[in-house]
Amino acid sequence: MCAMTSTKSRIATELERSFARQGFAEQGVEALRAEADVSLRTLYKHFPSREAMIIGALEHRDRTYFDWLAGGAAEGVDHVLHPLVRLGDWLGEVANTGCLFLNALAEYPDSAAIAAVVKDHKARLADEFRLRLERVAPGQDTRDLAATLFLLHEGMTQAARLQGRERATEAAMRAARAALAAEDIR
Amino acid sequence: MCAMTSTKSRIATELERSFARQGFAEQGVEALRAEADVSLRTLYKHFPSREAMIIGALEHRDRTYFDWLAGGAAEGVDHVLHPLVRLGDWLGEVANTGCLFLNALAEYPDSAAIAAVVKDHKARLADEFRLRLERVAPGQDTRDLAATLFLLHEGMTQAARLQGRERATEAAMRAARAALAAEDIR
DNA sequence: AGGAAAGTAGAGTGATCGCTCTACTTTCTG
DNA sequence: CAGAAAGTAGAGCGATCACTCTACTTTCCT
Repeated sequence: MCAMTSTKSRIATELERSFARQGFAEQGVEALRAEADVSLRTLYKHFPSREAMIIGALEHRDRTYFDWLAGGAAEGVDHVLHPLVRLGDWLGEVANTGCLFLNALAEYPDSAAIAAVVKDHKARLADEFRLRLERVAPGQDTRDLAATLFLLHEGMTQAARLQGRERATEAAMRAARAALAAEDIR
Repeated sequence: MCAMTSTKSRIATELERSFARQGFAEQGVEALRAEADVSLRTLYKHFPSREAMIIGALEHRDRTYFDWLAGGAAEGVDHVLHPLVRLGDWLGEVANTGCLFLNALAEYPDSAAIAAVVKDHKARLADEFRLRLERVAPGQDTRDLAATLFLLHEGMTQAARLQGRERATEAAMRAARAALAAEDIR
């Protein structure tokens, strides 16, 4: 049972990496199988369809990314800005092909299962900014600020592909600081 | 000759709409043919491969979008913010499935031809902000601000899919105004 | 030790894919 | 009006796809 769990998790890791590197469209099941280095039967045992493989990869990235965001720590305003800093580091670590969730949503707009995973992930991500703002400015209405920070997070992911990680990170940080300053959070 | 051009353009319009609505992966050539309401032979005459159809759709959207951005007018700071306003209106007009260019880039990361079209489009879009800033604040170094506005443009497109058009537009406008104010452009 | 569970290798299947081709009709132009 | 150019309809082709199945081996847990 323990072996089963670890095998599934290991396959999910490879699925996530494969999809992140090569996109969803260009990857057939056989290519995914080879990347995960398992038999076709085992692959289908854990992920009974190609769509399940996509969802498995997304769920794995969901865990990976929130774990990553939780790393490190900062105080004061930097506590709010920290997710953007962590995103900047993340973009340096992994192959940057944009947001895996939005890419999946774009490719399979008719899949309710995929849409649900994406919406859930993004909702919790937006909430992350709410929680951090609430800690730094308790009681204050920070909904607009949270929406802005979330938008900067999404924009930074995409802009990094087009203008480079450093440039995008700096732009997002500057905009975030300006938005916080405008609301007297410093 | 005139008929040929208009047929090709009409097909490109339908290709763009199809890809925008259903994504790239779920659309086979036969589905595209049906949408454009032409024979398979004619479709392949104008776009000799599926990749050419994708590129044709992107080029068509490139023209459509820049034409759209050129619409309307504003003065002072609003001249700089205008593309974001126009994007907000655009997102209300078309089916919002994110940025067609970034979606294509995500699905076909190995296609140099697609990557070239995307990079070119985004470079000219980034330049649009530079030009507008140059007009409002002549001589000033506005590279950082342009990068920020471009990032907000990209973020707004994505965030609109997840949090709604109005919310995303307002967040982007607030952030843009704060960034401009921080650089004393008003 | 022994049986269940989980793994491997890889051939096979029907469906679908991108694309070509034949045969014919319509539309524009000199 | 004649010929070229551009269109339609749709069968057919080889390749590839997602997925299944058979036959066998290894690993884990009493």
